[in-house]
Amino acid sequence: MATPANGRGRRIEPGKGGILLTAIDCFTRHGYAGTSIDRIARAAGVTKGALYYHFRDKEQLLFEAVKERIGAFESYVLGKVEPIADPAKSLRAIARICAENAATDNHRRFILTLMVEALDTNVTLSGEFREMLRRFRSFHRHLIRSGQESGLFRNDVDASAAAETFVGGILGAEVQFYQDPEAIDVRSSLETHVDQFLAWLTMPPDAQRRATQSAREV
Amino acid sequence: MATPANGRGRRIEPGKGGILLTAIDCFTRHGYAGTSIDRIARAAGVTKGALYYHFRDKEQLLFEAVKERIGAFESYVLGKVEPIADPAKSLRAIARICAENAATDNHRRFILTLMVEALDTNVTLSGEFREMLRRFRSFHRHLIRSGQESGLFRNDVDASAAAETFVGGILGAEVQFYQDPEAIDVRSSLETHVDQFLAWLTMPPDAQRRATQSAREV
DNA sequence: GTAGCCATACTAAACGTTTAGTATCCGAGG
DNA sequence: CCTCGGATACTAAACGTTTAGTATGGCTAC
Repeated sequence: MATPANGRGRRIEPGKGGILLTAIDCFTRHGYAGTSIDRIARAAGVTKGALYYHFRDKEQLLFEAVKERIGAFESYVLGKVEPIADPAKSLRAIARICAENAATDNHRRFILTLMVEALDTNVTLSGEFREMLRRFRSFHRHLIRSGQESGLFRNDVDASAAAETFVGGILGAEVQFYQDPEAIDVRSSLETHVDQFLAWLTMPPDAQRRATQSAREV
Repeated sequence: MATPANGRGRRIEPGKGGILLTAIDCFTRHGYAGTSIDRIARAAGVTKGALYYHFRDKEQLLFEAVKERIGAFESYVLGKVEPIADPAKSLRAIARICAENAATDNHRRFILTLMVEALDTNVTLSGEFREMLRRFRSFHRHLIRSGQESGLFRNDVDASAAAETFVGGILGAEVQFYQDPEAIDVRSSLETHVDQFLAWLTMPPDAQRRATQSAREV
């Protein structure tokens, strides 16, 4: 073969970029603490020294990997969703992007894994993830609010709360899929999630009260 | 002080049980790979010798911790939900249990953390988590189906798909809360999730088609 | 005294990081 | 055209520390 490949099929790209891609791959699978510098180096087809030539230490490698992934995802979503005028279609587009992303490469699993691990072990990194999630919710909030102002969505729901549940549904579907890809079809699961969410947002305001009030009392 | 306490306030219980509780605490915060045997021992107020007296190795300690947590959560949910007759109230009760659990102790964060970490690093443990999630979804599926049979819920939605989105919403709300407890009120967030879910399940079947079909085409 | 419970003291391996040295390329000077 | 000098991108080996795990000794309750 002309270009060497590592054990999991991805071609080994040389240089700093290749090391970063390999590091993302390793961090996704084994976490930060579970990934040794040696493992990354071996998987990238270089030695440890090459890593320390391009990155100050293991933590900086992690930072650059995280920033790369967050930036790539956000710019991708923005590029795909911004031209869409209909808020409902925008929401569905986001869900589809996440589903596709989860099903093919596992770039979003990288974010989830490192996010959970960083919670108590890396304050600054955890702050990065927190800001990312806040931007994500804010983006949805604006979509929902614009839908409300144009009369597409009902006005008696809080856009912030709605954004929380929508983002939560995406995250939860991903978690379930990563854990059990054979039982969970993340695409159809998220499609149902969007259906349900839009049905709730477009139903007449008085129809819900009748339905849920009965179960509300403790 | 009569009873000694570790740095984070929890009382140090002696013996195997205390070690197990401390281990759960450490694994939750630092993950499995990020937690050393010494750290657990120090936090539990013992030395490594005590750990290796009660547990064969680090992995067995992890297994027992996971089994303990899964078992405790499932039996708690079952005990609380089983006496409830109304499926809608049962669903709300489960969501409230999870919210309370996430907000007070972080026993469910332990499960989430280890679940994500075990995905590619521990096949048998990951299988344990997979079975747990399957049981959880199955439990919801039966609740939903019983609601459909009694005419409470509409019949034109797949109970399995509905269970997926409901469980997903719970998991996603938890993830967002762990990441940003100041911005996310997990209790009200899950309350909205249940409202939305029940509104969707109890709305007239033809009302949704009108609402969502417009955004469905790509 | 003996069995249960744990502390102490250790080993071998793995870890992140540093260092010294090498191969390869590239533009400038003769 | 050749070659010299330096920058770039690494390799190989070593360092000190931390890790999981073990072997052994001792105290306490029965």
